[in-house]
Amino acid sequence: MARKTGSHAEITGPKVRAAAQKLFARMGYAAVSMRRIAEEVGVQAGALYLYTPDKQTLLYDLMKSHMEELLAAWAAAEKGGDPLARLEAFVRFHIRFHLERPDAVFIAYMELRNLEAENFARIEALRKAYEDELEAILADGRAAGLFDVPDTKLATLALIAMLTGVNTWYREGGRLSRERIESIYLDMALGAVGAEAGRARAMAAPCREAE
Amino acid sequence: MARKTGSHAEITGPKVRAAAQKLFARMGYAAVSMRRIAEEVGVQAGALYLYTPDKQTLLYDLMKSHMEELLAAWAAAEKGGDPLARLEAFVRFHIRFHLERPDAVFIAYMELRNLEAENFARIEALRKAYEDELEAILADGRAAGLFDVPDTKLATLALIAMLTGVNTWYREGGRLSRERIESIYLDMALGAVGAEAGRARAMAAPCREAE
DNA sequence: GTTCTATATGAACGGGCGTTCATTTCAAAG
DNA sequence: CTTTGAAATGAACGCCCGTTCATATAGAAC
Repeated sequence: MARKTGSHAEITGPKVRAAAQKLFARMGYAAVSMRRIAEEVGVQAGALYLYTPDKQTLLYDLMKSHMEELLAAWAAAEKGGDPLARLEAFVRFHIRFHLERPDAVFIAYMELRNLEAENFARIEALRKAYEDELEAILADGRAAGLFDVPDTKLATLALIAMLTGVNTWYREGGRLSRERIESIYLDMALGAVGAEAGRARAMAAPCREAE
Repeated sequence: MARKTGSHAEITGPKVRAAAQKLFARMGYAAVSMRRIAEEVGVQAGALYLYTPDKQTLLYDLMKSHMEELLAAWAAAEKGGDPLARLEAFVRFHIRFHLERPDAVFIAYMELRNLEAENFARIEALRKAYEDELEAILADGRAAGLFDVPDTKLATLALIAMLTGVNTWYREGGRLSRERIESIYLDMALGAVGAEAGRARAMAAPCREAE
């Protein structure tokens, strides 16, 4: 019926999703009408219902895909190593992944309250799973005496908030390269969890004066 | 005509603002109708226009008041002292101030895109002014050799994102007291900017093994 | 007791909303 | 060719939107 890469095909599922993602990110779910999405696709409003059962599902699918991609990408990227190396990998991965899909990230953070209850619960579970990945690294690092974190849950949330914050100000072609941004945030993240050995600082003197 | 603490008075300006703030925070500006706000106040929709020229102004006033209160409160709270003491004051102030007004904070972060262009610019200017307060502390601290921040602007945005993140998970009566949360975040903030002397860690050994 | 005025009502305005559906279109299969 | 059936239209559904305005209400001032 729908959903197949059909014969007539050109305007198919992916197009509707792409249009919805772009518009939801720019104007917000509640402020975007199905007619506006249809216009973006180049179609009349009724035709959208060949590709999605309703507007809510459109939002939910975007958020679900994003979170699943995030988890899959991290699972694929994760390298072994000590907690410090894993933390570095996580920080760089998180920033890179999020900077590559600003629209999806924006929607995932801003439109949670427009999800119906069950959909909200499902997305939250995925988010929790991602947070758990970082928390495990921090817990391992603390157990190994590498990190100084009084509360791994708090540190997890603090780090993720800090890292995701990059998306609010980063603009393509800005003053700093992504690589440079990653490195600066990595240093801050390491400092925040007390992983001082990991910081590449030219700090000889402060050692004795500390305390 | 309106706006005066009139005789009949009970349902006046502040009530409309309070109702709008509560509803905007819970459901989002675009998803809240004037009729819903009126219902919250206990009045018919038309009566709202005695207290606000339109819905947009209602949103703008809420955000403007919030940002002005924030700046005023910080100006009143700021104590002199070295950059380290000022950073501690800022961190504690920020968390405390934001945890005390979750609805206003939520609106200030989520509804920016629903502001008309000029209103958006005015709010952004206020936000910038607040960020500048923190950046000045970081710049002074770096100049004094107390902080290790390669880029004060980035560090400012990273810290504010981290601190404001508390609002996304804090719930009244949770596992940790506000004071404890403040202290943990303070330690992370100090670590992030390389203000190691400020951390109350029992760390003697790592000094030599660093690098 | 009359006037005044701030406060509120409730109907109405034009318009947009999400969604449905009978109908049309048209490339491919027979 | 004819038939098929997925793809798309466009009109229609009932409903809610922000805002306006003529009208009503009722306490304060005189």
